Amino acid sequence: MLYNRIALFRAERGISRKALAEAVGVNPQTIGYLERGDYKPSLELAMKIAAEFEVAIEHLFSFTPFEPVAAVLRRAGDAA
Amino acid sequence: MLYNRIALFRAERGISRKALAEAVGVNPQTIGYLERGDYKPSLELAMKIAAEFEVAIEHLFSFTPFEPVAAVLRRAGDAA
DNA sequence: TCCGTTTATTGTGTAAACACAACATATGAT
DNA sequence: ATCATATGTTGTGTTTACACAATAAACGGA
Repeated sequence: MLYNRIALFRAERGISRKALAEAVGVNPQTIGYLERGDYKPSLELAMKIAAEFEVAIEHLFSFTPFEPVAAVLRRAGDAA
Repeated sequence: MLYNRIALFRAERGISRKALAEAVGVNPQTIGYLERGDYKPSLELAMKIAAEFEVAIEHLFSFTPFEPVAAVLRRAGDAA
């Protein structure tokens, strides 16, 4: 299993799977498959999605579950 | 074309393709194919190799050619 | 109510990333 | 000279990440 934050970043930016798919040049279903972990992306696609969201690949895909955003916020000392 | 620094890091650590292949769980030929750019790795394999070398994926794979190490050293202000 | 958008699901087809085997070549050590 | 190691090349087979099409369900807006 490969975990990812695609849906998270997509939600934050308010873009649909279709829009993300077009931005990175794949089929909309492919984004869906990735989000539910049905299959693992190529490095190429992973890099394109990371570039689209302007995050490091390591922050987008992980073999261990991602820390909840709430925990990251606390760890970052975010008051707001 | 996808550029990579696999051979570079392998040379620096003095390990063979066979040894790297065993460390990341693939066939030795697969490392060879990757090094010459004959094919592009899966995200999974890319992450394993990056972990093995303890570098970020972005420092290991790139769609644009890598800056020569000499240039990086100068940019880093490395005297030695 | 009807309609557009988003998302899920299922099916079929293809290209490419792998595994594995065999063989050639070069080099370095003994 | 011989042997082990590293690398390159070629070939065959399998798995899976993709493309694409069709359909259904849920939701919000006009």
